Amino acid sequence: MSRADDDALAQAWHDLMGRYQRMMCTLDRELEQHGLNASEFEVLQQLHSGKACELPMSALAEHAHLTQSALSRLVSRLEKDGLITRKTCSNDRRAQFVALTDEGRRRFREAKPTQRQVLREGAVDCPQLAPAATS
Amino acid sequence: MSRADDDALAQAWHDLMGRYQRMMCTLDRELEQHGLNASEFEVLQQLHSGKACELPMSALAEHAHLTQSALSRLVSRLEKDGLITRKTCSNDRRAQFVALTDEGRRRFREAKPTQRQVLREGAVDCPQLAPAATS
DNA sequence: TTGCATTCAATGCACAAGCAAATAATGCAT
DNA sequence: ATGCATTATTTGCTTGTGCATTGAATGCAA
Repeated sequence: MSRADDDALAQAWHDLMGRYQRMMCTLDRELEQHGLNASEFEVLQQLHSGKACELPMSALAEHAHLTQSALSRLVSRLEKDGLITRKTCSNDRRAQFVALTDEGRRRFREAKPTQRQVLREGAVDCPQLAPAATS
Repeated sequence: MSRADDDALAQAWHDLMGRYQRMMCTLDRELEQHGLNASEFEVLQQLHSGKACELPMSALAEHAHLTQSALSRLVSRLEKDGLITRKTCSNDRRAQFVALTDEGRRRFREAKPTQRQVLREGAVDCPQLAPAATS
């Protein structure tokens, strides 16, 4: 791969950084009115969409693109807010099961349209998201 | 736009988050051996590639996808590290001109192959970057 | 000139993140 | 049963970020 290709790749990465940061920032700012940030929303979404309304931390970690320590604290925050509950697994007492509370479900449903709208607006100048949006 | 499209968009965004975070994380980890993080690298790159080796903060801010305050601190860090110098503009003493030092130029050249390699490796499973990479 | 709105940058503050170490529960080998 | 490596999660610590505020320099109007 040539240096020119490398530079093009660097440019593409640079652009992606910009679009991502802008989107993430907008998302955080808009979701704030629901008392959530983008990562917290993703976790609630995972819990909400799952057939099982109850997931182990490990499953959430995989989904949230966070380190396990960041996820642990995120879950603590949501728990303190009353949006989810932690329950120690009876089979393996190291593991924790996380479940949405009614309030959590309510909050997610409330925030979802906001998130979707930000995505739609942002997707306009974000080719990375366009393909999926135009399907 | 239908709810199904919205959900597809949300999925695309979710995937993008994952790829971005992974790439960013790897980049930060690998660049650490050069005493830089991804944002700092981007700023050095901007200074290095510019014809003028001297840019106002405002120009850097535009490029770095950071808030002005984050950029201010980033520049402070690089200055403390001796990679750049700040110089008050003589025409408008509010503005600061930032320039690479020799050490900064050296450091950037040293870090660049590392960054490019991470990008190449990451681009493999990151369709967002592929188009530019295959041009 | 004086006053005032504007602009550029720096700073106080709070917070979320990563890394590394600690804690705790398991499972397995002896 | 005992010791030990492994796995799941939490916690201490440091750092980079955003937002809001402040400080400083500028330009313009009266």
